[in-house]
Amino acid sequence: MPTIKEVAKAAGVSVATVSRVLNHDKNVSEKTRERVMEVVRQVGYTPNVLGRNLRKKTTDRVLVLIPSLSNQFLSGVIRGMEMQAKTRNLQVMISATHNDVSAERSCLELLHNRSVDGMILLGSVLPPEELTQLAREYPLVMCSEWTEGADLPVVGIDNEQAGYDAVKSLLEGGRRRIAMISNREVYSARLRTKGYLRALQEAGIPFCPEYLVEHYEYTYRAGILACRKLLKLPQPPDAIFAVSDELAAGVCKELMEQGMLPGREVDVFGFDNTTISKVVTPSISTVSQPRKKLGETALDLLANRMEHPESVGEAVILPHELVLRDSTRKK
Amino acid sequence: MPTIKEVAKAAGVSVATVSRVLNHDKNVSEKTRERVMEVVRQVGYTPNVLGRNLRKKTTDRVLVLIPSLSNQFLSGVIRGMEMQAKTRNLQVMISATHNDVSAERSCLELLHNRSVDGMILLGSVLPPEELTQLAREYPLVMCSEWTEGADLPVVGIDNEQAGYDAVKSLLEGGRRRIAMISNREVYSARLRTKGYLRALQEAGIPFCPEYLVEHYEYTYRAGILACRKLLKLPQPPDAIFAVSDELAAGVCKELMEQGMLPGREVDVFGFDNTTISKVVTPSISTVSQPRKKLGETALDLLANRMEHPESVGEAVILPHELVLRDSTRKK
DNA sequence: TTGTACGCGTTATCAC
DNA sequence: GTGATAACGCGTACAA
Repeated sequence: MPTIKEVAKAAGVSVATVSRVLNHDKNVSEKTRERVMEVVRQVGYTPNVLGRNLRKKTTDRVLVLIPSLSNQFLSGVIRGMEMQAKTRNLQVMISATHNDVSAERSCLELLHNRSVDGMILLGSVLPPEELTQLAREYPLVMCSEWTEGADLPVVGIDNEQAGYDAVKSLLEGGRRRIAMISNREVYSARLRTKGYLRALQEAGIPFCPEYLVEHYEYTYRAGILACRKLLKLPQPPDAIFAVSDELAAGVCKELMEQGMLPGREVDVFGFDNTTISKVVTPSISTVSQPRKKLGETALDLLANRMEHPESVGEAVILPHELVLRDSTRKK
Repeated sequence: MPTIKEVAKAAGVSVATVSRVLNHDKNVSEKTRERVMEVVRQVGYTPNVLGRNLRKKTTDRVLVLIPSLSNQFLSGVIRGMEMQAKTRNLQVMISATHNDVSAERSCLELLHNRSVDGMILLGSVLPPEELTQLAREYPLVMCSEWTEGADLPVVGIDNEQAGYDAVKSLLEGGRRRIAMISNREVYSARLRTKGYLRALQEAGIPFCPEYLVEHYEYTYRAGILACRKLLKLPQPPDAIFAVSDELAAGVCKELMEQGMLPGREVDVFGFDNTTISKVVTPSISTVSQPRKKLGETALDLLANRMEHPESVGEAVILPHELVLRDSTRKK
């Protein structure tokens, strides 16, 4: 493993000159530049980032914290970040927290000990005050899922409006007894629930508490269980809006298990437009978020923050879309 | 951001002593240890890893290269790695290559410039010679998917046997016209194809080239297309074995589209036991790999390599299992 | 245009 | 048990 010193000796120049060549400093003659580059190629020299980082106090590396890999939607978001990072010469790395508080904290440590220059959280299980405080000290932004009351730069969609739009579409299909599978622990889910309630109210439909089930994870299995519960009601719903496609897929499965066809007896609406919503039979209507754009924007916000640490937190809201498929009736 | 020097001054000791305390060196009196720790807590000091890394020439960080996030199966493998990494005080980070040669190369650069101590590849698009060479210079192992002819430590299952087992199970269900959707570019898929051929031969069934389609990606859409093609044959197959669950799910969808029920008219077999294989109706029989164990083993192999760089490449083969569901007839 | 010399924050090797 | 001090590899004032 050659060092800058060895390259300098071989090229007959000082380390300063080699450094200048490598950093495209204009104060170096074409002749010596070529001579140095020749040696660099010959010995296969690459600057040792450990030395460089220490000197520059920067790593040009950002970390993306993801609650769970194997999330179709978030994986698209990350691709957006990677694209944007390339144009800024930043290295994107990913760590999974599995919604574990101590795992997330130990990742955030990497900010404090300068292992990475900044971080993007695709959700968090930490309290808002802690996030606010961290964001004050380090470049930190949240993307697509964020924490209520945390004061830092965020980018996402208007979840309240998205919930409203989904329910509105069900209403337009003629459904009246609309249930929702949500999650009280997740801010975006709470907002979607708010939109659900607004749409009902606007349509003059009284809210029925039994139709709102809020203690479920975002899994296929949970969708089955929630659906089963809803169908046991004396007056079962004629439409079910779930805050994730996996949940919605579970709902569809259970409906069919009980002899009902999604889109005929009962409408089903999902969220995120992931593969599963296209794949199952019948296909599931869902809310689509602009994944790539979400990721790109998050990285831009972060880069801004890294350049101007004192800049204020901003919230960027991107547009969403409804994708209507076979699990809902057309109007 | 306090440095070791400031801590030393505040505690009235030398930086050497502070360093000793922080690194649990026994040559330090209980009294000074406590005094130093007190200051450390007070000022919230954390060692700057940039300085430490430079001095120790090590980052205690390993990188996992994943072709695509949102791979259910690989995400399980990574969890295994994370668990094992924690016991060894290693930080696991992840980067996605999207099967792009230059993206993969630029990640492997991180090995050369000492950004990370070692790397685990969950598949690669580089030629075997290049991988062999890299593994000679740096700690590098492959996991679950590996490259034919590349000489480095690997861990995976016996793909040939797995292919054989799956087809054998179809044969035992009474199927005779068994097709396979594979991929000539992927080593594990080639091995599974080999197993497919061996099972047919053993059963005395002549190989029908039209039944082997090999130019498809591992996607749902590709499964639909491949199935459509197979059903157009004058003598369509009565069973289809695909090298991924997504492919198999696409196959099922198309079968139903054409009025056939998987498990009745045509058997379908997938690979990896991912969520989709359980989720779709009917559920899909598949081959299950020991994800967590694969990840743990890969990290062990890598750690070995980091401790003994001269050690020879080894190949670890882990057992697989068949998971029989509704898409195949019981015998 | 180029070279010298220092410092980045830490650990390790000496002395004491 | 503790303290100076020299590395680690690099970038950059400053001098030439």
